[in-house]
Amino acid sequence: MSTKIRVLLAEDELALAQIIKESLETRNFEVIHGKNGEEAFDFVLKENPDIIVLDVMMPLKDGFSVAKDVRKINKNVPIIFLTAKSQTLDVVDGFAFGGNDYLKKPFSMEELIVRMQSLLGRIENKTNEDTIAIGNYLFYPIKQILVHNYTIENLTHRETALLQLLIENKNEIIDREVILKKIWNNTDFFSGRSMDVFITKLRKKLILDTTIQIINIRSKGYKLTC
Amino acid sequence: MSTKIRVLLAEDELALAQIIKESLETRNFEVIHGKNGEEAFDFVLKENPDIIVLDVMMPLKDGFSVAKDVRKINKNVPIIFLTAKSQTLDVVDGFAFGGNDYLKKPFSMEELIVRMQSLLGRIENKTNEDTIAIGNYLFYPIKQILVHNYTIENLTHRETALLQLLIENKNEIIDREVILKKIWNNTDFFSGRSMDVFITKLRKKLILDTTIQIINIRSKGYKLTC
DNA sequence: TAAAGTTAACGTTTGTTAACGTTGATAATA
DNA sequence: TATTATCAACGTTAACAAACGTTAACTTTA
Repeated sequence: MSTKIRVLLAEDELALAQIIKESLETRNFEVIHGKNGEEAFDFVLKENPDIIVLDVMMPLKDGFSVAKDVRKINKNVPIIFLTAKSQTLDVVDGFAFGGNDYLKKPFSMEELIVRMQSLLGRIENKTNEDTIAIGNYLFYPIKQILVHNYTIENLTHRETALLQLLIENKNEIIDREVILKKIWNNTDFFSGRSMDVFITKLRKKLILDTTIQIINIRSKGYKLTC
Repeated sequence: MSTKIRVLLAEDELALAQIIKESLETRNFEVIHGKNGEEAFDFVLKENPDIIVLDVMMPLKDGFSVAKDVRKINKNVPIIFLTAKSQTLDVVDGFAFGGNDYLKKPFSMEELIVRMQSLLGRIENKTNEDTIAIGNYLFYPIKQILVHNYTIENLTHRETALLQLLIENKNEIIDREVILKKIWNNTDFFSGRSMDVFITKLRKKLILDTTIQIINIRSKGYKLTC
C-alpha cells in the first residue's frame, strides 16, 4: 500500500491553478485546489494536507492570513507562498506569518517541485534520524516505511527486518541459512519458502528504482545491489 | 526560588554584543557571551542555556552550523538567529537548521525581548516537571491530558498508563506480555483484547500528528514512533 | 448513574503454507 | 558436440489461519 503526498493548492487564477494541479498530479501528488483563501483554509481543516502552497493575493482571505490561521492549528505543515512580481513584498513578512518558503511568479514547475521536496524532506528528516538511503528510496527501519519521491510504502515487520539485513550487507552475498536463522530463527523447508515470498514482496516494493536489485545466488543466498 | 533565565549570546561584533548583553541583564536575564561559533557551542555544552541567540556570520563556526550541532544534543532549546540585512535569503535555511526565529539587523532591543519571551513562553510550558513532548502534542501524565496546540484531549487512567509505557520505550518494541503484565497485571486472552481496544483509542487521540504512529509487530508487541 | 473498562462480534492485515510455474545445472542421449 | 531430459532451487500467486483493529453492547466502578 502506498500513500500519495497531499498538497493543498490555494490559487484564484483558475487557469494557472489547473496547470499547477496537473503538473503535480503527473508527479504523483494528490492535489486539493482551493479557489480562494476561505475555501483553502476550510480544506486545511478537513483534509489535513502534507504541504500547503498559497497564493498571496486571493479573494476573501489573503495567503498570509490563511497561513497565520493554519499555524494556530498546525505548526509543522510546510507552507510555500506564491507572490506576484509586482508585489514588492518583504519576504520576511511571509516568514513571520508562518511560511517556510516563497516563490515569485512566474516560476517554473521545476522550481516549485524542488522547493516542495526540500521542505518535505526536512520534515521527514526531522522526525527521525534513522534513515538509510537505498537507490532513490529512503528507508526508515523504525517507522517501517520506504519513501520514494512522493510516495510512502508501508512495510511489515518481517519485510523491514529482511530489508535491513540485506542493506547491512549491501553488495555482499548473505547465505540463505544466515537470513533464516536471524529472521525466522529456523532453517527448515517452510521457513525457506516463506523467505522466498518475502523476497518477492520486497522486490515489488523496490520496483520504482530499477537499479536496486535483489539477486539470488542459486543454493547460496541473496545479494542486494544498487 | 526564582532563577534567572540564562541566555547564550553568540556575536562576534563586540560592541554590539556588549549592548545586547547589558540590555538583557537590566531585564534580569543572565547572559553568557560567546565571541565566535566554536566558543558559543562550547558554552552550550557546558552551561546548558535556556535560550540561544546566534549571529549567523561569525568566525570559526557560523550560526547555522552551531544550530545544527546544538540540535543534535538538544531539540528543545529555542534558537534565534541574527542576520545582516543582505542575508535575508538565508532565512529559509535558518529554519532548516533548527532555528525557531530570526531577527534582521538592525533590530531594536524590544523586538529581541518580545521574540525571546514568546519562545520561552512556549518552552516554559513544555519543560514543566511532568510534561512529555511527543510529536506536536504535550502529554501530562499526572493531569491525564494530551494537549495539541489549543485543544485538550482527556485521557482515562488506562489510556495514560499505556501511553506512558509506550513513550518510555519510544522507537522500541514493547512485548505484548510486558504491557499486559504491567498494566493489566494479567496476560490472558481478554486482557489482550482489552489492550487492543486501548491501542485503538490512543491512535484516535493521537491522530492530529500523523508522524506519531503506534506500530504493531505481529505476535510480538507494539512500538511507538514519531 | 455517568464514565471507564471489558467482552463480544465481525472486519482487516499479516505471515505461512500450498500449488504451480520458471530457471539453471547436470547428466543422458543422439 | 549439440540437444534434450531431469530435478532441485527459486519465483509467483493465492488460499488460509491467526493476530490484530474497530465498533458497539455490556458490566463494573467511582
